[in-house]
Amino acid sequence: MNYIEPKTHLAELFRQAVAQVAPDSAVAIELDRPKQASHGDYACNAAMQLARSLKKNPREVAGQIIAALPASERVEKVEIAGPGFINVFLKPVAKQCLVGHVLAAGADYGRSNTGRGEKVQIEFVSANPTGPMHVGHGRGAAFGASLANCMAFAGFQVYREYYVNDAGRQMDILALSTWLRYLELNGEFVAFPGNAYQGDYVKMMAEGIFALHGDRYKRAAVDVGAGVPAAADAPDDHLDALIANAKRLLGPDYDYIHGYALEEQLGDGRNDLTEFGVVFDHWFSERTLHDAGLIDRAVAALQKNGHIYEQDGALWFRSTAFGDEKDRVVKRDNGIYTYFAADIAYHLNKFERGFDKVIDVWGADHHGYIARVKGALQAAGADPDRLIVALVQFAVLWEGGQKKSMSTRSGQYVTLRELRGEVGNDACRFFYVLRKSDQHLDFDLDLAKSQSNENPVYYIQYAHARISRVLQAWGGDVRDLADADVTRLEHVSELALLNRLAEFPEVCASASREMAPHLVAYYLKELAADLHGLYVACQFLVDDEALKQARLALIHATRLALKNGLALLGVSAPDQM
RNA sequence: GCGCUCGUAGCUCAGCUGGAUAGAGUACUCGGCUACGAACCGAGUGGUCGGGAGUUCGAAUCUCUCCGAGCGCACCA
Repeated sequence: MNYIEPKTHLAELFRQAVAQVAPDSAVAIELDRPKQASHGDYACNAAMQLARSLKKNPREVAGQIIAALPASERVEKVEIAGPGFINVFLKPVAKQCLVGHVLAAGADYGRSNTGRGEKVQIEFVSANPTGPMHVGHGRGAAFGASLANCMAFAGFQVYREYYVNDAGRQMDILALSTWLRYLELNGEFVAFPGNAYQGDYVKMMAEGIFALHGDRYKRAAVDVGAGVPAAADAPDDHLDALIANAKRLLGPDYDYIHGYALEEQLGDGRNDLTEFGVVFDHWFSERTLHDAGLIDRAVAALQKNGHIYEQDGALWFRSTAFGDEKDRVVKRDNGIYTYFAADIAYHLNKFERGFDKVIDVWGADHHGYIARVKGALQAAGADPDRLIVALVQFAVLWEGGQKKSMSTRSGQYVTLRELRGEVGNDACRFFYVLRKSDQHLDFDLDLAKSQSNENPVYYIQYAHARISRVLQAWGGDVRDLADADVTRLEHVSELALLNRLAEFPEVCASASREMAPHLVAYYLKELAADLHGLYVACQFLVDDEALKQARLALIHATRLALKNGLALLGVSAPDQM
């Protein structure tokens, strides 16, 4: 028998039956998988939904629907239960034939076309290139990458992008920090500001420049500190004055320092993410927005629609007209565009590039920013509903019962690289997506590091490895398993595994639709549990040749689903551990 | 003060668009390897789904309200 997804098949049967019983009704046919096996394989609640409009008892309506249900060779029996559920029991063969389907689909098992080829851009991480990635960025990276994989698997055309904030004040602060450290190497000591970047990586960049160019960028400390207000009174003014002096004293050389620091940090982040299995189709430079005049154009578009006014020498966007609590500055009184203005231009540019849907993965602290950006898009004549913001809550690292706090500026943080080194990429990727994104994540270092049965990622990988070992011990060609007589799969553990296996495509589609890759992680734990259960209940390498083939075909199919699912999460599927 | 997110077993968390007796891991108490890897499996203990009200055949899920937690309310990015 050819495999047909039972849900699709049954939904069609019910649709025909309901059309007879209640021709005018427009209820959507819903089929659930009951939690209890005694409630059958699928349950339909249509009778209860129709009872009111038909003014009949739900159980009576259920009886009529069942009577009108077309016959199917895949259905064992149908019964009325509880307040009016219609429970459907499938014939075993309708489940067993799934095995052949999975083996034929291979790496594509679980793939769907719910995305219909829609072009989606997912922008994620987008951390300022002012220091190493830390564990906070890791969650956005793991989430974004897994979401992108899930959506691609669900039939979307996915484009992964990283927005590089290479134009703002933070980059100037990094350039200044690097230069001050460089001056120290040259014997010129300027008090290092407390609000500059403190990390050792800044010193390493300074040493790098010194090794390449000696004292070429050396300037006298007295000149660097000339006319700078005291740090204690006005730390920000102090920093800005130092930056201004640096630009003046270095002239064109400032661009070199700035560019060096940018390239170093960007390269470091790219390597880090690549090792983490997180790759992008494009790294979009904020600077190019300025250089290409796209910000001028975006602001002009707002202005043309009458949403810009001038006050106190600055240009303001009337975002209160779009639900924001306060109007926002887009161009400061010093003539420099705000980050917000660049972001408007960036998002308009995303739409101009032809994406049907644009997803931003942001840290939860940016939630207040959503209304502003959407308002600006609307004001500029774009459809704000095409922008979807996925907020990811913070990850908090725990070790030995202690919370580890972090701050980029002070240089006190656990880097993503350190975390990966300690717990490994697989456990890291898995733990990051194990919670739904709007839930705070307690990242338990001790648990992630434990190479024991307590660690869920090993539980799943072990299931995969176990299957591989059995197939190795068997020694045959897995391609021959496609011909196995799957009707021999009758054991309760085998049927349970078949049911679970059949859910995989739905899970993948849900993970994409709800932007919830954690659904895949939870599913894989259950799939692994069913496999382990079967492993203990039944022996695979038995003397009965037909039964052996059938069981091997089943676990081979299971291994494919495990591998496909783990791949969505960026976790490896080892053949031995 | 206003806004966003959250509150489920001792702990960490799932629970899909409202469905039947609310689940898993962990911890605790028992039990299972001369079979393909015990990094595994099985059984038990453990709940006023933060409190209250509403919507309906039916609510952990939707609405309102109160309590509590995190985050945000810049001419920063």
